[in-house]
Amino acid sequence: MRPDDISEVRKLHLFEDMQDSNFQTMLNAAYLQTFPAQSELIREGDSADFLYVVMEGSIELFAKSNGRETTMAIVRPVNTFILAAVLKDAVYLMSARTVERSRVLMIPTDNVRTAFESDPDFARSIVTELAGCYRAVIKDHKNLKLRSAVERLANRLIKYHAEQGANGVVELFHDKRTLAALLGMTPENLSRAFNTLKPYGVEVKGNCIKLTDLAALDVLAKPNQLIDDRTV
Amino acid sequence: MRPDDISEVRKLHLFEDMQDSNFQTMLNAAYLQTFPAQSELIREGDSADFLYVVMEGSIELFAKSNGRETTMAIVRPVNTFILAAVLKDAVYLMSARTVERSRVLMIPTDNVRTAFESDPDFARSIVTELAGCYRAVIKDHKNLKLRSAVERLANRLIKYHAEQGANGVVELFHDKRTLAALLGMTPENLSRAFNTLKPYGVEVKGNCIKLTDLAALDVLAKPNQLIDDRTV
DNA sequence: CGACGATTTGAATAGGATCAATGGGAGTGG
DNA sequence: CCACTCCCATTGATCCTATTCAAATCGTCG
Repeated sequence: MRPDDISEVRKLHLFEDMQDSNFQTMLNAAYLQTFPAQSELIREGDSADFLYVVMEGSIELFAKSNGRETTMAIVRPVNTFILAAVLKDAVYLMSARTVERSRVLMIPTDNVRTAFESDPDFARSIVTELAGCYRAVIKDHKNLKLRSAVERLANRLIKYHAEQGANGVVELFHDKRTLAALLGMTPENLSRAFNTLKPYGVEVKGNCIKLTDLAALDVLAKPNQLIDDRTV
Repeated sequence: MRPDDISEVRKLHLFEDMQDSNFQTMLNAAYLQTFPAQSELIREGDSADFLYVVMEGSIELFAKSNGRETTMAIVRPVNTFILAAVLKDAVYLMSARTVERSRVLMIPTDNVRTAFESDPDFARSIVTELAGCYRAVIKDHKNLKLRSAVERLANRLIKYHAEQGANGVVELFHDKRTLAALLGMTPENLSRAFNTLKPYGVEVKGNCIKLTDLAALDVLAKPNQLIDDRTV
């Protein structure tokens, strides 16, 4: 890894409390690699060889069973994925592929575990990160079980809108079919859900969406801190 | 807490690697309490004051939003719940109530966090536990998104059957309405799903279920290690 | 321009939810 | 011990949401 890359990685929350020597040791055998769009990085069922950190781009976590496939999450910078598998030294429960060209840090499982053992500050960071991931999935699960498809879409739009500066425009950074899978519906149904939201000020043009009546959308979506707020 | 109780708690995976002094300190202000059925222990949105450990009985974790309610999980001995909220010092994302009369260990959040800081072995146990919880929710999420209601029921029966000794009989330790919510369906639909499974050797009598054709049930359910196997 | 993939639209279907009514224990009180 | 009650579970009928299959449209890229 280049010195520039190393200092960039160093700044991540997960690593910033770590002691220098431990950090150096851990990154010793790590890769920082750029993958083109649609590269498969890991496959569910494989044993966890690396912890992954998304530096740039976006990664789709997905899973299959019995011929069906669904998107579990989209991971954006700067976040880790499949941390739990690494810590338990188990197989991955999800596959991962790049959505777009992405830069990814790969840290060998053994190095992460060793660093965890020898660096209490890192251990605390790991736990915070892992607990955050856990709570994110719980929220996803609540979202899926407690809301209809249209409500899920509305809330997702509101969330993206807030994340992207709340200026009335939302840009989707993945195709609609991926968004559909992420929200637990078919592409056709997503298209119809967008139509349903039209009277609530949702104007779709390609992957750019204008929200012209946030108040109305809010009434429909009924956002809930304990589902939608990622900082909680 | 009584000495008997303390030694019982001591044997739990989560605590067995802990140093004695740390264990004593942590349990200093802990309660071991028995609750009657249908007692609400925690409410989503409240701040995490205690880590809970189910010693006997069973606990339902549930969540509400916008007038709807769903069961997130049933926690059985010996397992913890809402560990992530405790570690992040955040609010609970789920509510909890006893399904039946239950004995529950309650450890104040501060004590858990202090013990985590001062005892590396405990820290490792915590991480293993938390990672296990995370993976359990991921599996639930895959289960919900990748399977139909009937398939979810079939797989749940197979899982319970294996857990309960695989002798052809399964006993449900909660009402069917709770099972329905757990599987993400209505009670009516659960009832119909049981009927659908009748040709596959599923005979329901109250909360006792006979499985007379496991091979056929397996073909329908297509169990998947990466969803159904809790040890993976 | 043409081709391909992604999205949208339409029609039919299936899966699940809702509403309403009935059956069936478990527990209570006479 | 029996009748009553209450709650849970089941069944039936209907409605609604979402999926499926098919076709048309849009956009992008060569």
